[in-house]
Order: sequence, then structure tokens, then C-alpha cells
Amino acid sequence: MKQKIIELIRKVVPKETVIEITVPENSKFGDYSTNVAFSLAKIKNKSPLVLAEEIRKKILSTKPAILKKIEVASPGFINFFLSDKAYETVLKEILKSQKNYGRGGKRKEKISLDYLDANPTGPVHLGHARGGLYGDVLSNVLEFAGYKVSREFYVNNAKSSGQIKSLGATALGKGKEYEHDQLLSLLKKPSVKSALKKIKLESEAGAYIAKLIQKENENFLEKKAKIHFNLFFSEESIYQKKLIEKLLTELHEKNLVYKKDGALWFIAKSYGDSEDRVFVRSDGTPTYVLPDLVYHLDRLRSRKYEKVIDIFGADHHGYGPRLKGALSALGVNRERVEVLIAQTVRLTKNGKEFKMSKREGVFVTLEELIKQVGLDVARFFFITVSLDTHFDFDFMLAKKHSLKNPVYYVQYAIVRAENILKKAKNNPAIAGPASDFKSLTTKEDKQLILELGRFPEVIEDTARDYRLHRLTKYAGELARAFHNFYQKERVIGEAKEKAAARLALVTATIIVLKNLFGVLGISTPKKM
RNA sequence: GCCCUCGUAGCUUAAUGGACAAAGCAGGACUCUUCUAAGGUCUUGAUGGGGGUUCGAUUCCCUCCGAGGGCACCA
Repeated sequence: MKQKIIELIRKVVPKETVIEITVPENSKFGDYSTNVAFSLAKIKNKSPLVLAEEIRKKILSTKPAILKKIEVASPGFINFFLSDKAYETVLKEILKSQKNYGRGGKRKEKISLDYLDANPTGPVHLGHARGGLYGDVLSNVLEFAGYKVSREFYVNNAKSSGQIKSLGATALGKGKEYEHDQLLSLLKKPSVKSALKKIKLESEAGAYIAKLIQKENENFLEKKAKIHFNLFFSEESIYQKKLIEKLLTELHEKNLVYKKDGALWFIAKSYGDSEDRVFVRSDGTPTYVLPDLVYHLDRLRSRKYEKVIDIFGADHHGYGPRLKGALSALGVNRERVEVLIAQTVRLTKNGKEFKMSKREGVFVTLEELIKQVGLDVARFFFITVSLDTHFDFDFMLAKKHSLKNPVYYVQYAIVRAENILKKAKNNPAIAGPASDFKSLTTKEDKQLILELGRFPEVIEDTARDYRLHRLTKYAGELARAFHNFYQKERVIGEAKEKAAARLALVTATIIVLKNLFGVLGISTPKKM
């Protein structure tokens, strides 16, 4: 519906005008509203009120069927009120498109998303959960909007890295850094015990354990957290394929690096970073950036994704400019790389904060969280807040209020809707499909249809700005419209025509809710 | 010390230049002989302080205060 209104406006304003449409909070300002007269006022040096009136008249002269009226409100907003025809169009479209309602047409652009990236040195904990769930749902949205999406997990398993060596040392009893439950239970297995006996090198022991941990984590993510990936990119494989050397050659050829103090430095400062960065240490080993650059070039150059999105934790926020700088130095357009930073989740328990740190071994695992509050709640919870909010999460409170949770509110709507369908099925009084929707005239009918009609634009807007909390917010609004309808209106018991029309409306609600749940990755319970 | 992010109702969060700042939870008052009351209706209550830009600022700029994160030849 939004798109249709934008088209109406576009016909009567200069080509390059940016048209923004909002859904006003107060219904007296219409179903949709635009401030386009304000931006035009600056260019044309005319009063926004006068311009708004001009636009209103021009649109009206095209006799748009989807609009009942257009109002101009001081100081220059233009408010649109939908016609009955528009409501009917929405319902028909939903019933016709079914599973594909809201789905965007196939787009050429391919997007590669990288998220979660939990190190293979320990379990997936709450710190990973936010970015991980965000990445999973964002992938769903982008796919639903029509993009081809690759869901990727970069595995930090390089044998030469400090953390793998340290993991190996812990496994061999020569260190304590990674002495957590996951490792300890692995070490109890006879097969692991005997395998480790044959290994002397810490890096080899670390690589062996990392592989096992990674496998456990992958399994957990897929089966229990429903966070999906289609590619696990191994850092170690980059070393084995000698791709670092290849990249270094390119960096030298392009004069992007220099020697200082025995190390090799990248001229990061010339590419927007605050200072130059070491790429190869004085002992000859590469820093983390080099393999990561290889990985990004693999996505951007070899596999030719138009866009790559990385979701990093807050502790990596300084890393984005470095990565982008190096990539642009190598000739990649910065615009193709999007770095999203997931701010820290602070966990409070009984009003007291406790830190999640691998080093201290007192982290809360995602598995534990799911066990405590349920998968649907956990997923919904993290998606409800914007990524750049420092998020305080009271563990006890989440558990305590889980019955009053917004997730249940939304799921309850679909349970109620399904129940109506089930009862109607055995009721001969409302057999047959609706011939028209003229009988849907109450405020509740219309509000519900209006919300259903917003679904495609919610998907589209979210695929554009990646703000996933729009989805959960919309879910609440749609559910509210339905609960309201359910409370005040009847389906079974109404006259035949009306009952059929209402039944179609309920069916449409189920379709939209299911499509939305699919994107959010939450379940649709049969009863509650 | 420098850099990044954040500060909104009692609590957790929306609103990223637009209209009387929006929800949920918590608090108060109503509401089921009806397709599940895990529902509906009403209600109390907020932009950290101070400047500036703008027709219009939670949003942009400056400054102060507060919280978190980063400033490695860690990943």
C-alpha cells in the first residue's frame, strides 16, 4: 500500500524528490502521511502549506481508487486516507499470494553475511547470541525480500594463533586458560584421551580440540538455537592454501606496506584508520587482519557478492575501519562492506551485574539461556532491541515474566485465529468462500486489514536499513489489532455473507502471522 | 590521555529532522452465560544538565556529567 501511495506522489513531484511515507501514530492524521512538501519547500522557496495543497489537488485529479480522501494539515503534512477499495485489494492480495505475501521479487544482488563467529575454544555464550540471532533473522529478512544470501561463519582455527596454542596447552594439562565445562567433559572421553596422548605440540592439540568444540557448537546452533549457516570458512585453510603469501605480494606491488622495527606495516592512516597497523609481526607471523582480508576478498572478488555484511561484537568496533581501509586500498569499494556492531549485553542477576568472560569461565551459555526461557523467547528478546543499544538483560526477570512475554501475546493471536478456522470448518452456516468484503465495515475489521497491508513494507524497510526490531514491533501491533478484533467482533454466528468475509480476514491474518514467524524463526503453537 | 557507543516513564526498550515522545513490564480502576481472560477498556508516569543550528531537535553541532567498550607485533 505504501508503495502505491509513493507512486501516486511521484507522478506529481519533480523526479529527484525523496519521498518518505510514515504511518502516523494518531489515526486522525490518516493511514499514511508524508512530509514531502517540506523538502520541496526548501528547493522551490515556497510555503510548504501551499505546496502541499498543490500536490493534494494534483493527486486527486488522477482519481486514485485506493484513496478515500487526502488532507493537508498545518504546517504542511499531507495525510492519506484509504478507501474501501484499498482494503479489499489488500485482502485479495494476501489470500492469493499466501506463503508469498510480502515476499520481494527476485533480485540480482547477492549478499554475504558473516555472524556469530564464536571462537572454537569454548561454548556459544550470551555475548555471541545477540549478533548470532541478529544475523540469522537478518538473513531471513533479506532472503524473503528477494536477495540471494550466504550465511557465513568464520572459524578462528589457525594453528599458529595464540588462542589455539593456549587451548592445546590447557588440554595437555599445561595451562588453565580454557578450563571450562565444555573442555573438561571432552577430556573425559576415552577417544579424546588416547588421541591427546599421541600429540606433543600444543598447536596440534589445540587444533584437534578446536575441531571437536567447533563441531559441538555447529550442532548446537543448527539444532537447538536454529541459527543457520551454509558456509563455515576455516581460517586455517587460508594458511594451508598459501593465500597469505599471495595477498602480501599484492600489498607489496601496490606499495601499501612498509618495513619498520622488523615488522611489516600497512599504511592504514592513509585509508581512514587512526594509525598504521602491523600486518606481519617481527617474528614473521601474520596478524589476524591478513587472513581476515583474504576471507573478505574471497567473498567480494572470488565469489562476487555485491555486498558483505559483518556483524561484530562491541569489542571489535575499532576493527571495522581497519578492515574497510585495507579493502579500499586493495581496490574494493567501501560501500560494499557493511559492519554492524552489536553492543554489549549486560547480564544482571538479582540487581548485580556479572561479567561474561571466557578467561574467567563464568559466562552464561546460549544453551543455558534457551533452557531457562525457551527458544522463542530468547530469539524474540534479542531482536526486540536495536543493535546499538547497550542492553541490560535481567536473567531472573526474563524468566519470571515469561508468561507475560510479548512473544506469547503474538503467538496467542495465531492460536485464537486457528481455533476460529477449526470451529468454522464444522459449521455449515458459513460454508463457501467470501464473494466480497463489503460487510467488513467496523473499526476493528479495518484496523486489522490495515495492519495486514503493512507487512510487505515492513519487510522492505527492514531489508533496507537492517533494523530488525521493526519486525517484533510490527508483530505486536498486528497481534493487538487481531486481539481487538477477536474481542469485539464475531465470526461464527454472523450472517452468512459477513461470516464468510470475516473468515477470510482471519485466514489472511494467519497467513501474515505465519510468514512473519517464519522470518523471525519462532514457532507457531497449536494451542497455549 | 585519545577514540567509539549509549543516557528517554519505577524497570526494559521504540521513535535517527516532523504532528499531542510510542510500547511492554510493574502500579491503580473496570471487564468473561460468547470463536481459550495468556484477552479487552480506562489510568498514573519520561527525553541526564547547559548552550547552539532549524519553520520544527530524543535525533544534528558544542560543552559538562554519567555508563559501557576500544586504544597490542591478541583474535
